[in-house]
Amino acid sequence: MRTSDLPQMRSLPLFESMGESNFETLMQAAYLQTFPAQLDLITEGDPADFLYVVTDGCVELYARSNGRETTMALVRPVGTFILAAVLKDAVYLMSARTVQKSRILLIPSQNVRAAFERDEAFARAIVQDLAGCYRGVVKEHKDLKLRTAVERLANRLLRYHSEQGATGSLELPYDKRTIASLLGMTPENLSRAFNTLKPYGVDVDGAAVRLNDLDGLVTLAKPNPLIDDRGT
Amino acid sequence: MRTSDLPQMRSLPLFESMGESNFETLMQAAYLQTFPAQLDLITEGDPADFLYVVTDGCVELYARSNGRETTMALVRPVGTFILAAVLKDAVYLMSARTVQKSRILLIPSQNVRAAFERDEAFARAIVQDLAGCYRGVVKEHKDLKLRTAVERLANRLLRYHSEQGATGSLELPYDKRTIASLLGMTPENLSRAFNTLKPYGVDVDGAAVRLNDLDGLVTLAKPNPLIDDRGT
DNA sequence: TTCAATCCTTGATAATTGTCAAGCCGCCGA
DNA sequence: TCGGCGGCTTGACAATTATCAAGGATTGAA
Repeated sequence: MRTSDLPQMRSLPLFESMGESNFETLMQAAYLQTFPAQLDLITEGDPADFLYVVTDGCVELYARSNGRETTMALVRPVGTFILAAVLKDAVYLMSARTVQKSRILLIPSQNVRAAFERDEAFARAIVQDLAGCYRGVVKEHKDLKLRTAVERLANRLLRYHSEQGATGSLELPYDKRTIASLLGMTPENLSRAFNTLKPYGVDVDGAAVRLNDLDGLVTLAKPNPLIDDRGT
Repeated sequence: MRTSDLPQMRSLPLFESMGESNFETLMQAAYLQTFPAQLDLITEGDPADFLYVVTDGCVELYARSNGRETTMALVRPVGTFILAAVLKDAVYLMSARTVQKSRILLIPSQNVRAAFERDEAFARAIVQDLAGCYRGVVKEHKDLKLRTAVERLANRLLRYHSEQGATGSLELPYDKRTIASLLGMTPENLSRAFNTLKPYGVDVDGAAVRLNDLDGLVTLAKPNPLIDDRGT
């Protein structure tokens, strides 16, 4: 890892409050690499050798069983993944691949665990991150168990809309098939769900979506902060 | 909390390696209470005032949205719940009620956070617990997204079977409606799923289940350690 | 430009799951 | 003993979702 990259890493929430010498030790063991799009980074079932931090680009977490595959989450800067497996020294539960060209920091698991032992501020940051991840999955799980496909889509659109400044329109951040998989439905079903939302003012043109009847859409979606709000 | 209860609390994995004085401080702030069955302990959306540790009995975690309700998890001794909300000083994402008469340790959130700061061993134990919870939800989520209702039931039966000693028969640990909700289906659908499994040697009589064709059931269920194994 | 590939959409159809209503059965209290 | 209640099951039906097949649109490479 080049010394010119160090200040940028230092400013990440995970590292900003840890002791200088601990930070340096951790970074000496770490690799900062750029990967092309659609590259497989890890496979579920493998032992957790590294903690991953996405500093640029986007990574998809997915899982397989039987012949089926589903998208579990998408990680954007600055997000970590596979933290729990690293802390438990266990195997990965999810696979990961880059969506786009991405720059990723890899920190060997044992160094993460050592730094966790040694540096209290780092331990706090790790725990906050992990607790946030936990609450994220719980929300995803509630979303899937308590809502129909159309409701999940409606709420997801409202979320992207507010994340992008609530201007009345939004850009879908991923391929439609990825969004379908993330929402737990087939691409065909996503198309039909968009059609179902047309009477509620949802106009789709490629990745561009206009929301012409926010009140109507909200009435249908019944957004719930305990499912839809991130970061709480 | 009575001093006669202290040694038992001390032996819980969460507390056994923490410093003596930190443990005493924590316990002085805590309450050990017995609650009757079907009592609501917490409601989603409320601020996380306490960390809960189930020492006897059983607690159901559930969530509501719109008019719907679903069981998220069941916590048996010795399990904690609502740890992430406590660490983040956030609101609960799930409600909780006792299933049976239960003895529960309540520790005020701020004391948990203080002990986390002060006691490194406690911090480690907390993180292991939290990481375990995280991996548990990820597995539940994979279960729901990658399997049909019948497959989920088949795998759950295999899990209970092996947890109970793999004797060829098992006892359902909860009401069928609770199991249905946990598995993400209606009680009616659970009944039908049991019927679908009859040709695979699954005989049900109340809460008693016999598995007369383990190989056949396994072939249907295709159990996956990355979904079904607890504790890894 | 043209071809092939990919992504998305649509239609027809099937499978899965949920809803509603009714009935059975065991359990508990009067 | 007798109701009555709750939990579970079943049947009929409806809604939701998936599957399969085909076709349109876009993109990128030859």
